[in-house]
Amino acid sequence: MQHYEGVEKVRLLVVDDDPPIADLVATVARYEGWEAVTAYTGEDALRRAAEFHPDIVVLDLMLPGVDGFGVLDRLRASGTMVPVVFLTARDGVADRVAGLTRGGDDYLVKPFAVEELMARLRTVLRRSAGPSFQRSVLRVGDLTMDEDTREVRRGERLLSLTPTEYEVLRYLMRKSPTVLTKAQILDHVWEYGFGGRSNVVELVVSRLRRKLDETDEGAAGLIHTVRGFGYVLRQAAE
Amino acid sequence: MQHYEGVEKVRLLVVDDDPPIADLVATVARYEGWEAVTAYTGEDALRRAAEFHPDIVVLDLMLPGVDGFGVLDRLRASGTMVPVVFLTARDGVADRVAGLTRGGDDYLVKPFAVEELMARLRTVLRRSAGPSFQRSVLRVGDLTMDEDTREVRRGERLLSLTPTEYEVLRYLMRKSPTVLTKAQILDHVWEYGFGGRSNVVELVVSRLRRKLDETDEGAAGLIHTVRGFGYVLRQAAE
DNA sequence: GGGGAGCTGTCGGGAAGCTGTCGCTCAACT
DNA sequence: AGTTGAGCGACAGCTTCCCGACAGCTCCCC
Repeated sequence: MQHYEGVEKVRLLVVDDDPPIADLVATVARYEGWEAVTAYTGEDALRRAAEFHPDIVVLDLMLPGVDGFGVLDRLRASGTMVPVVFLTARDGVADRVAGLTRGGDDYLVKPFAVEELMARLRTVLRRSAGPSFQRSVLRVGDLTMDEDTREVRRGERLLSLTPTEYEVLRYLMRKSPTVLTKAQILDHVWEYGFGGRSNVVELVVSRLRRKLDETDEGAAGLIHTVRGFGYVLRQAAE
Repeated sequence: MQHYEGVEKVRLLVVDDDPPIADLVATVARYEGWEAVTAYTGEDALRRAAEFHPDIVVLDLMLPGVDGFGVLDRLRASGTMVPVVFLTARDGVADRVAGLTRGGDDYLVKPFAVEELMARLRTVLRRSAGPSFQRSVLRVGDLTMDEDTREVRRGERLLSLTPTEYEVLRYLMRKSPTVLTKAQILDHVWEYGFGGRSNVVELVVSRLRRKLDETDEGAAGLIHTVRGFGYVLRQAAE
């Protein structure tokens, strides 16, 4: 892999002793077109890293046998500089992790939201790709989102979004002009295991719409409802 | 199998403890030209997966003995990356599944409509075929349907279809220029077990015709009636 | 460590849109 | 001309969507 948007597939190694979680991450990554391999133990992780040569690693810290730090040490000892994104339970070893997140690495607290994990992975890859990396800016019509500064603009007007609104909008923008079901949005933007099968998505969309269309009176709504199916973000028409 | 539209047949394993359901799915798949094998228990599923090497698996979660998750874990433990689409009863383990498997949106609630299941399977296959997958657009004459954006156009004109109309039209387009009976349409588009012994299909077709032919006065009707048999979607003539 | 501000999700009412039933009319084939 | 299948208007019940109001929570500042 040279450029993660390029021809080559990103190669991801997921290490987590909870198979459903590892599989979840791998599945999502493949959905993005990446190549993903899982390992459920520290030993296995080292073995697979050696033969698979991943471009990036997702590493749970709580592993039976050799723990996450051990895996990291041995990876580094073998000379690889592959960037690592850590997973850790809330109130776990968060402090120690924080110290490790220099040099392109990052970490995430469980349970995480799939979209957030993928966003972090993309950022880390972009950074590690070299100094030549450019900003990641999403654009749909006159709506822009700078993923580095988290600035979102409708034309010139700067919007102030809450974290949830930001995530939902990012997902809509990233997938535009594909129609997404509420279930897809829920599953990608909210933490896995989120119980609320309620109308949260509707609500956030409703709030987003209000912010997006604030001034521009009857003007172009950007988020369209596809009744009985879901939502799309796209310019005009219909 | 390399490309699911290619020469090789797709190999499908269906796992459901309710034989009629499993057979239903297998039959439809074979009708599509796929190779399909069924299993009614978790143990059987693992055995068959090992020897059959499916390209995709449909897996009911409520199995006697080893349940769906168990099957998945063991499949993964044996190193296979085969994509899985889950089936689950409504309000059953739906939440857990949603959280853990829907990274790629691969589950369906029973009772489902056969066409919807097949559509998901195609999507998953298309996706897992690599990052180079392109949009899936159906075309018959000047009628086009984009399955990602759900945009349906007659020439330039954008149609606005309800979910049922959309499904019926998709089925007609996919099978065009084959003649389909009302029973076939009913069986594919409506959930299995649908009671309505009525003229729903006629009605939906009627509504579809009106939308398809809206402006183009006496122009080419696309949906033709084959009296005493069923309907076909095709360009003009006859 | 107390108070405040903003964020998130729940509840529920009301509006809009979708779906299937009924039954009459119309068209096609014999 | 009779018979049978298809078309379709009208309607009622149901589902889906939207959004105001509110309460719990977290995080920050003093």
